[in-house]
Amino acid sequence: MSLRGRPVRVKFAYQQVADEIQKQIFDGSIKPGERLPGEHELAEMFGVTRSTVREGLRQLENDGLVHRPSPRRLEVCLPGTDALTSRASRTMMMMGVTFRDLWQVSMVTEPLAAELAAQNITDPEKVELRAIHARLSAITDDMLLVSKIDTQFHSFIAEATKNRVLTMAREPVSMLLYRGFAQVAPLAKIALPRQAEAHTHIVEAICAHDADLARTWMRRHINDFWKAIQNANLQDSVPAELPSEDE
Amino acid sequence: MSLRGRPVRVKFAYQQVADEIQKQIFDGSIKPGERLPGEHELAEMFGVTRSTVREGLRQLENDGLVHRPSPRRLEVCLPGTDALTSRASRTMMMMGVTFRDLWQVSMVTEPLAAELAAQNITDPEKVELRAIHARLSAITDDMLLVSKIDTQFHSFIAEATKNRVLTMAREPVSMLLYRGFAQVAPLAKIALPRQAEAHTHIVEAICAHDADLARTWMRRHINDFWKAIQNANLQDSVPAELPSEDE
DNA sequence: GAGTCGTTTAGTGTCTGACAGTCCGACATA
DNA sequence: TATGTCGGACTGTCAGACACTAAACGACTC
Repeated sequence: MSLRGRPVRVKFAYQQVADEIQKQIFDGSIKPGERLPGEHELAEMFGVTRSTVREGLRQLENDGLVHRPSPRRLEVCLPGTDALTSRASRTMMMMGVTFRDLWQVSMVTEPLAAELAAQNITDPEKVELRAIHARLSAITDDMLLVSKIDTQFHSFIAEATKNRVLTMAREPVSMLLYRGFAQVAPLAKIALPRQAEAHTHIVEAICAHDADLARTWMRRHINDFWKAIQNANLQDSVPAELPSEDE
Repeated sequence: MSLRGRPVRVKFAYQQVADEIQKQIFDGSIKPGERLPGEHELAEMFGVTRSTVREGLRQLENDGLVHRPSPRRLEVCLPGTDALTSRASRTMMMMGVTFRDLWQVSMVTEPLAAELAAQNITDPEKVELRAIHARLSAITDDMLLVSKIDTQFHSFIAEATKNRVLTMAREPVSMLLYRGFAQVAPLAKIALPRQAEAHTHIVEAICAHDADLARTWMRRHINDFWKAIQNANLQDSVPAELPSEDE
């Protein structure tokens, strides 16, 4: 016979506190933006010490369920994607993903993004998309800035799809590719006109709600990027940390 | 003139502790699997109190960089994807993603997975894939179990691609779709033979390293699933929490 | 020697209590 | 209305303590 033994998980006090608060956030007892009571009060409510509450809060903070604009303010907030993307890309980096891996995925997500964006973009978004494109076109020398705005360009298209799943799935990939772009950029100055052309076509196709065309051009665009990576012989290398993270 | 004021960010002690340990993990000073000194010792090393160290450790624990099999053992570990996927799917759920969103993404990720799996699957993996398929085929009544094994089936294919980016990107999506599957399953019993057929073709194509065929069948398979969702009129609804999370 | 069984002990989880620095909100002032 | 001042509340950090448990250790059997 087989004895089914589920691991008895001991519930530590700080865990219970975190779970309880989390539950109240999920079921709507506490609404996003609302302030939480002070640690002292929380401690009294849960019948534990402030230290215990603190450890629980720290966990919620890491989960992105509460936010501390200043040490004094502790407010509930729905978890954004920021924390997730940075963690995801960090994990990918540590797992040793290669540019090839990133490219293979981008090769399907980016065209999809373009396609869906063409279907769902709003008029105000069109204006902004064109603005980003214009800003990108204006740069001719600072390749690092080019890669930065380019990443922004793609992210904006993804957001225009209104598909959060796609947004979340591609964001970490995009972040890592950005680093790759920054690495190959100096070598790829020659490809700039070609990139600009692709971008123009993508923007126009999306704004014209031509999903097929948008997808096609995006596909081409990503492929170009891949060729640049290959020229730099980076296919199987791992994205590196960027030197600085200043604005 | 423009006065540039970057927000002064105070580095709290527990943050510094966490950062320092994290840095030592990243640069390889501490290797995965190794044990960390006790809290008391760490406190002495960093010149802070145990409480402070604790808060820092809690953060690393949440990040998945250290692991506590029991309260006594504190060991370094490379962050797995488990914590990320559960967090990601939770976030998606709270953002109110619909089955349509999930399907749109799966429609590109799953065929890609099949394609790459066909290229990269190893012989031992073929055996296991067939085993999962057989296990799935044997079930005829328990639709909930079907959806569970089906999820496993797809995840296994994704792992066979050896592309960690794809694995990580699709896992949360798969998790949420699983819930959807569990919801429509009772209604979709009729579609079971069709699903079995698709699975068979997918398995054979992958094992024969026929990437195109694998992609095609996977595409068809996902489309079938979408039709089931439509029949249940769930396209724009949000995946619900499953009743229980036993074994 | 390998495996089993107590015993010891180090280390965690939690608590009490405290203090300095700081931020918030309100009040007063112009 | 906008600015200066002030008290109070609250956080981050500290020191020290205690119960309880799991890991390490040694004793004991085969």
